[in-house]
Amino acid sequence: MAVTSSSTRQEQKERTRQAILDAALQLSGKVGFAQLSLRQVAREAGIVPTALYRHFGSLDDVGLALVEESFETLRAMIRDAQRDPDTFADIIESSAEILVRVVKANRSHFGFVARERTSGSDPVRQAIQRELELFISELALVLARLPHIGTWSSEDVTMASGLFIRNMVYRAEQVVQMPDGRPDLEEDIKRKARREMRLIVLGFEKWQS
Amino acid sequence: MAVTSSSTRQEQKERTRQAILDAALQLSGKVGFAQLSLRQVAREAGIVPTALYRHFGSLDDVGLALVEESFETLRAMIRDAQRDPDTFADIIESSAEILVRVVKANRSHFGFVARERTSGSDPVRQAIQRELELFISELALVLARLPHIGTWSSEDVTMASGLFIRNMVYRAEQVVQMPDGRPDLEEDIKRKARREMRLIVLGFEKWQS
DNA sequence: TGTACATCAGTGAACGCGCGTTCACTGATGTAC
DNA sequence: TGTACATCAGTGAACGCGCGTTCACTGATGTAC
Repeated sequence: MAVTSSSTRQEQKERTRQAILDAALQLSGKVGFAQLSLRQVAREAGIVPTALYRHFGSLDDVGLALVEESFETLRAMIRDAQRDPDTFADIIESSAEILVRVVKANRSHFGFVARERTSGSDPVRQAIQRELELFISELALVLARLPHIGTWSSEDVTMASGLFIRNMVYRAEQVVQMPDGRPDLEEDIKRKARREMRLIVLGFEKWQS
Repeated sequence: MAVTSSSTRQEQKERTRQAILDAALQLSGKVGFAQLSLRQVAREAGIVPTALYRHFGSLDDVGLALVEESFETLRAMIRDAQRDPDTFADIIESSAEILVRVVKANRSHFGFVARERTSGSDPVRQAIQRELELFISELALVLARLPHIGTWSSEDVTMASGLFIRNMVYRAEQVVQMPDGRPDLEEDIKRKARREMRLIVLGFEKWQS
């Protein structure tokens, strides 16, 4: 056995599984998930290549697990953002803050989603696109509860949600690529994100009046 | 010699170079450029692996050449779109048409840019991001000539241009992924693109009034 | 026009390497009594 | 509590394969005279 700490078999297995996910996530930050090899991931996780098969049927399955893990993070963010969003202005002010904070704290997950969204292996890419659509629908539900927006058609609300989220994904990509210790860049991204959201909101207000 | 048609050496060399680019572009549509091997590309191009070195120093150089080729296509599109855009409404109407038409006619180039933008090898990704920024600036120049927008700050115009182009890139991704012979999907994408552009324009109109 | 030589795009053998996957195994953890 | 057996996460050797790159080569095209 590689590790012989005092723990149940189940606990140890779960720990190895997580080590594989962490290793794949970290390595894919440098080179893109689709270019990883099973042996690289195993090496980084501290196990022998064949042991990976005890946890995942293939590297693609590791990728799919990472998609789930990443969207858990995103969903936590949306829950955070909707804590008390009574007006668009509130949403904008808090969203920009939350976006930068959460993305910074979960760079790898956001980077993974942004990168593999267009380029991952087929199953991984499809899983991400499905999750993103779902995510847009969820935000649309939150938006629909706002006073001003309550009478819109659901297609309109979904369009609004989509514009917000796609712009968010774009700015998140920038935060992910941001070098450390550059609060000026961070402020710049926040400012731009706020301006863009404000402009989109202006469009909303005129949309059906 | 692989090919012995009646032509000068220079012509034949150029033809092989283009065959390599075409092969790489076509193959990368299925699997992502970063996952291609030099041998695959050479095989598809109808030459022996080593012959590729007569034209490119590495596969990355092939990728960079494809970036240039692709942005040539995009620039042709913008020239087309700006033929006589006197108002925002004109832009929107013609843009949606041009977008779908040009993207359909150049699927591989758009797919390449969309895919490799976030995921290509480092030099390829950076080249694409640089070209996209340039492209946004170019569109900003076109927009700045419109009557209504003439007095905006250049940062505002660039924001407008960025929102348009990023939304365009997103919808272009969808056109690229569209299965053949589905005019209904095509109409739907056009309609959504038009709605989104219209909404952004509404924001513009209110932005500084 | 004809000849002798230079150029150079494309060839094909060879190399060492990391890959995914198979298989029989080991030995600590878990369970039945 | 102690013993005997079952389970199964992780091991390590082995396989055939496609990879990027090197190298000396071939022979058609190009050029000098």
